[in-house]
Amino acid sequence: MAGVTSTPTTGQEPLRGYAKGRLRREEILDTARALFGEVGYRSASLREIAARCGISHPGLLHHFPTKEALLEAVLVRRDAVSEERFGVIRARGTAALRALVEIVAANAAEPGEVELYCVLSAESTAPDHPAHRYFADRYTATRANLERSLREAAEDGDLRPGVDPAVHAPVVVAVMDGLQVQWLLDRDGPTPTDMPAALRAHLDTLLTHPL
Amino acid sequence: MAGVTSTPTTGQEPLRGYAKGRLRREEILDTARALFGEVGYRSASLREIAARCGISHPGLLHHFPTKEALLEAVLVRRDAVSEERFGVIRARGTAALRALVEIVAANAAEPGEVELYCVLSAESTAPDHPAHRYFADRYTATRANLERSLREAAEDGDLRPGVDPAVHAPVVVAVMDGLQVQWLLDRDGPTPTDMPAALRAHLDTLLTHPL
DNA sequence: CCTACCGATCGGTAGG
DNA sequence: CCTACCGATCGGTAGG
Repeated sequence: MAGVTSTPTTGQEPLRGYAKGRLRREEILDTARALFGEVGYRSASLREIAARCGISHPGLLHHFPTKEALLEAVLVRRDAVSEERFGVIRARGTAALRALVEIVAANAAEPGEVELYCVLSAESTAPDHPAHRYFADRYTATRANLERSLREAAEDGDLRPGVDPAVHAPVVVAVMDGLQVQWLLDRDGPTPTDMPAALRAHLDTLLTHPL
Repeated sequence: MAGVTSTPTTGQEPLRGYAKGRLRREEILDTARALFGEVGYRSASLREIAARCGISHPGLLHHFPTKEALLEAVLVRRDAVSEERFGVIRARGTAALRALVEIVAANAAEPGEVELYCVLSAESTAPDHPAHRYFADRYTATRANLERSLREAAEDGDLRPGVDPAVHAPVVVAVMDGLQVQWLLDRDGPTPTDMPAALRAHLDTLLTHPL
């Protein structure tokens, strides 16, 4: 009879072969991202991640051969998701800056993303950290993107005179990073840091007219 | 005869009693601060700190009963040193902002201080971290100080119209924090982040005339 | 300050 | 995917 098999089901037919493996990998990546964000890469244990997924830690190592491989997969997927979500926006000048504020507003709704980035970037300042290169390269790229947006704003006459894109691009990046630390520390308090509002106020000081 | 005792000396007479203990404590605090800055509190081991001091780890625990007590002592001393070095400056308005730029310039010469602050503040965003309260309180106080300086600048007519001290105080704090991350990541590269220059440029965008 | 030890936990492997 | 295990390391204690 249909539904009667030699192995019990839990309301859903078990996924076969690759599909099941892919789902499990996704579950592990989600869980690893969360724990890396909570306690950092070094202090996170494979056993804890595995337990949260309901498997043993050698079971986890079947999907990702080493802890470093797991970290790399988390970072790669982070980039893939960001690219998919925001890469479409190829806005120019102040429009790109407006998009930036929206990204920050979206991040405030997803603390896991902010925790991961904030905790790992600080941890990875150690030269021998496995994510050191990743973050060093990423900051270089982010600064370059922002410098371009500021230059375009200057061309459009939207930048206040005396504002040097090369000098202020790192400052804008710093504002975003620094606000995240403050928000993570006081987000459960009475007056959490308003990240998008603060970033917008900062950008407005660079522009000839408000965003 | 003078100099001939039952215990050998190493060119210096061994310190007696409290003096020796105080020196050892200072050495442990210096070493702990360095390792906490390198790998964070959680990943730093008492054995590694003790080894760098040339003692066993139970020897270290004789001076600081637990790992948390060691962390607290490191943070307390950090505050004491900061207070001693900069607490004297009770400058007003733009003079306080100028002092801030000088503090950042001094920090760039002492990477250990920056590492400790940067790594521990990110690690302590976890609600159950032993330094969580410390950093949450410290950010609140820093923001309040900066807001006051900005308000004074406004009273003196040095603040650009439309710049709200309550909004921009957290932004200035964010700039200092964020620049530290970037500097720690690229300080050994070809073009390290110029923290004091960037901070000064940022402050100048808030003021009616350059610092 | 030491040696010696405790139970717990770590990343990774063996073998199935 | 599992159990069982490896050597290494953790914070802290016992006892001196």
